Amino acid sequence: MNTDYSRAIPEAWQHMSRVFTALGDEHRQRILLTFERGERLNVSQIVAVSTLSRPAVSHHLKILREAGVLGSEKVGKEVFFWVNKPFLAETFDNTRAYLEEHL
Amino acid sequence: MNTDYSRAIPEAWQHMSRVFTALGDEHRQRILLTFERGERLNVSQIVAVSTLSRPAVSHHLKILREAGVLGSEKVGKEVFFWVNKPFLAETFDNTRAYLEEHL
DNA sequence: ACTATATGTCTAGACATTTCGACGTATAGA
DNA sequence: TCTATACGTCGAAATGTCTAGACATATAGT
Repeated sequence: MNTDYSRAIPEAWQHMSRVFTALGDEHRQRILLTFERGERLNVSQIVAVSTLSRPAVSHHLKILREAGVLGSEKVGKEVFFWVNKPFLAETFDNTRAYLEEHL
Repeated sequence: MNTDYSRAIPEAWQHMSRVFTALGDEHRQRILLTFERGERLNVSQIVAVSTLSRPAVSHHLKILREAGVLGSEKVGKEVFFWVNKPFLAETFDNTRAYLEEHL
């Protein structure tokens, strides 16, 4: 039984924590699943297929970006988003490895 | 761009959704990390190392159990919990595979 | 400089989650 | 049956999250 609550949570778990929070919402899951392989979408495109208002979509995109799930780049007037696949893959792999090793 | 919002979300994602929600909370992460390899803990033990009240811990344990993250069994007066490692491993693997295949 | 387009931010209200005390249930032992 | 222990549940209050309108910023074209 590990009673040391003050110890630093493993880095893989810190990443995973934000990913869990970011993807624990159905709207954000749908946004993620809107992307097809290697695709880049701007905000208007995502709003168009969403049932939410633009500010709400912007809010969710911010959470996904800050969690590292999505990357973004501004090109002219538009901001393009894409799935940060290497980050997601690494985070899942790290969590999987931590599970095997400690739990 | 996938615009089909009505289609069924893949089963691996449905599992993962609940796991994300369940583990997207710091208290629940700490509860999970309290367990050591193969360990079974009763509610009182978990409450003892938590900063939360028993009803609050009970609430979080219920969410973790319903998400499949923890298993539980009543033995006499006590209810023991343990980490459902095979389920977690499978869920992470499925999500990892979905990521590679579709995103 | 002016206008239109694309996006982000702020704020208030709506909504959902979390928390804990109080109460109820179940089991074991005297 | 009575008492003590271990849990779960209910309900109200506190807290947190989400949403959308209004406003602000930034870019491109005229």
